[in-house]
Amino acid sequence: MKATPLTVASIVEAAADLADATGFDSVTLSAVARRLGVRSPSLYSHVKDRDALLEGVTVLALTELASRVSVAVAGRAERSALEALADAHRDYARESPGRWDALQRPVGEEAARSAGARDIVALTAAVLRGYPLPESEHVHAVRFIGSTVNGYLRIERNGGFAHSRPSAAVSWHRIIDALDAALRAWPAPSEGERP
Amino acid sequence: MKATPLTVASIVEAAADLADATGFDSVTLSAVARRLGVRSPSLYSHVKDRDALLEGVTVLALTELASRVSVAVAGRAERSALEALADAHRDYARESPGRWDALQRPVGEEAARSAGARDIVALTAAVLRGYPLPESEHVHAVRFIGSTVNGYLRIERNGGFAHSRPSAAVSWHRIIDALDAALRAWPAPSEGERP
DNA sequence: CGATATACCTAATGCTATTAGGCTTTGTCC
DNA sequence: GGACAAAGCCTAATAGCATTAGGTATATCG
Repeated sequence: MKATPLTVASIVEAAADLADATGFDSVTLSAVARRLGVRSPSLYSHVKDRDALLEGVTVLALTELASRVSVAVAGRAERSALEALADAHRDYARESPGRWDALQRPVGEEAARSAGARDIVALTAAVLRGYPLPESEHVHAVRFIGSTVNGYLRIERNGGFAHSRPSAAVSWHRIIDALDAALRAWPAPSEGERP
Repeated sequence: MKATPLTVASIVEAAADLADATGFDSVTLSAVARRLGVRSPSLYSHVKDRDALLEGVTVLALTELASRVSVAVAGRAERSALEALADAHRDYARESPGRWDALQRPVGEEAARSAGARDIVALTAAVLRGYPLPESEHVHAVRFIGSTVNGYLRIERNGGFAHSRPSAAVSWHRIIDALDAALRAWPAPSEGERP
């Protein structure tokens, strides 16, 4: 009867697909079970609880995003690499809105230690190579880029730009320009700011 | 018997307090009703549904944040104003985590049109006065600042910086420095980027 | 062939949002 | 002052959700 037996991976994938299709908040164990043609208690043999399932979607999204970023920035440097990194994030957020939302939740142990998370940080740091920043400033610059890109996409997604002109699309390039400018003009740390 | 009769304002405030105390997701009509010493169906006379209640908390948070930012940036300019604006956001996020979470949800009509939202945008634009940006670039710069500040605080809050060194506190000042640098070195729009 | 483990199932509990309709208190109009 | 009406709260009921407990069939292994 069972065409495919349930596995953690298939459950997480179904949850991610459901998130993309009907919104992250609609990812309930019931809905995922329905989609898999199974009763919800059956999922508990494979997944600890709902929170663990959502964490699984987060890890999946991190992995997928890392892969896209990796391809995007390969063979590029400086502004071109920065733009590719940002656009990879934006494309992912657009194409997989539910998976993207999974990235915007408190990170658990598993997600924090995941290869995807590590890779994204490493790839962001790699983009900095072309810029005149001392190694000691890389952490801060990575956080800066991450904050701006994520912050922008989140506000755009939440409709924060929808009620004002010009459209968010126009600002996107200006924001990347500004990031590029900030990295070129990266300020020297003052007295109390050195770690 | 009724010390204070139920009002929309008292319900929204109770919801906001509950969000700060036990997390935004724990703001259920049941819990709010309990806190008010009332049965949950009674709330429906004042509030359309749970979503409207949460939207109310968002509007409240926007109002409070606008007020704080307003006080913070008064009498300051340039980097000092920028830092005050960012710190006002950060302080609010710390002191009222639940209310702050209310700011991170899809904005409804009411929140988008609220005075608080408008004020925060206006105050952010005011910070730009000291910087050499043409008026036409202000929209983009406001979005840039908003994205970075919100993005940083969100990642910090979600624990995204918790697993790496140095602590998030150190980066915060570097991020403000970087924002300041970006505004000073604001790039001229290229061909296709002019609205 | 029988024992065991796997992988699903049904049943049950307790939480939530939400709707429908009742009761009690309070103010209002004559 | 008294009848009336409207607030403003209540109880009752439905339906969906997460989660636990325990049953059953199928396939594996000795």
